[in-house]
Amino acid sequence: MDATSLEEEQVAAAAAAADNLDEEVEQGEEGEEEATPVVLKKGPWTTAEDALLVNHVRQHGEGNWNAVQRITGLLRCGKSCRLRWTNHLRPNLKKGAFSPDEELLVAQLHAQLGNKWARMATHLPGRTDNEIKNYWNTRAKRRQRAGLPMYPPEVQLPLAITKRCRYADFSPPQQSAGGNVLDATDAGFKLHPGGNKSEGELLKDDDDIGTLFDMIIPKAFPMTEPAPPAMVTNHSGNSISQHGSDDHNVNLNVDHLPVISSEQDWVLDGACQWNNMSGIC
DNA sequence: AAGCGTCTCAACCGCTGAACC
DNA sequence: CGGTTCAGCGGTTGAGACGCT
Repeated sequence: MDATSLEEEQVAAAAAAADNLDEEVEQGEEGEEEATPVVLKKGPWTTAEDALLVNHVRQHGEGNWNAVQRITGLLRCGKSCRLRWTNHLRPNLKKGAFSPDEELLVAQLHAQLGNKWARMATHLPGRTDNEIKNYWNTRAKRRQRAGLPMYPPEVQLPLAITKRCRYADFSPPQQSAGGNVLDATDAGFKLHPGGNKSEGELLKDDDDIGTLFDMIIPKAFPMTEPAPPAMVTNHSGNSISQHGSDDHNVNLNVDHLPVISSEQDWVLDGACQWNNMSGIC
């Protein structure tokens, strides 16, 4: 069902629903003390409730959610109404599985923003913060269980480089048993284990970090607004803001990210975008 | 077919910050 | 300036769906 027909159906149902609900409310109020607080409903929304809410928003616009109950008689709290509207009823919502492009964008955004689902949602038209959160948590859990890194290489590599370049002074990176080499040849960098001073000098200031991201991350997903800098946690657990913005401090602990050992784990294919292990991503 | 475990996602809860009085 | 209300955010929960044995 497309958005238009859904809306039409909702509006059509609204009138009937409103009548029914009015009756219910009246019956509920009958014989009650005036001071008795309205018992608000919880749990899944019915089509009738949806229709009422849609109708209300059409008439009064979004916002003032606490007035919805008063005006429509809908037995839901404002919070619940706002959530229902935002996540399910508002127009132009995109439902269904995330596309490969969206998956990669979510990973990229998560790497930059951390668990700022609402901010991430602003970059994914039609997707809600709740949807993104659910998507990410589900896959994160799955990947964690499978022992796979959280991020695809396009996202993970800049993070790893950033971490090793900038925070070598705080705590020298541990060289993995395999003696891994971060090879960002596409970006013109080649880093070797050890985190020595020359590595740290590769990226001297904050702008270089952003530049590195720009160089490595594909341009397929232009940001509608510049993403705030991530706050990276060093090995001691101290947070260091990359740009010093108080407004959007994002705690992004990259310590759990394993150093990329091979590209083998990240072969892109249709069924599983981030690796070659079916059913994991 | 039944039982069980896992997954998904809608909805709720608690908290925070902004706006207003 | 403190209290209250409201909107929004992120974390968590629980019911139903699904898959496996």
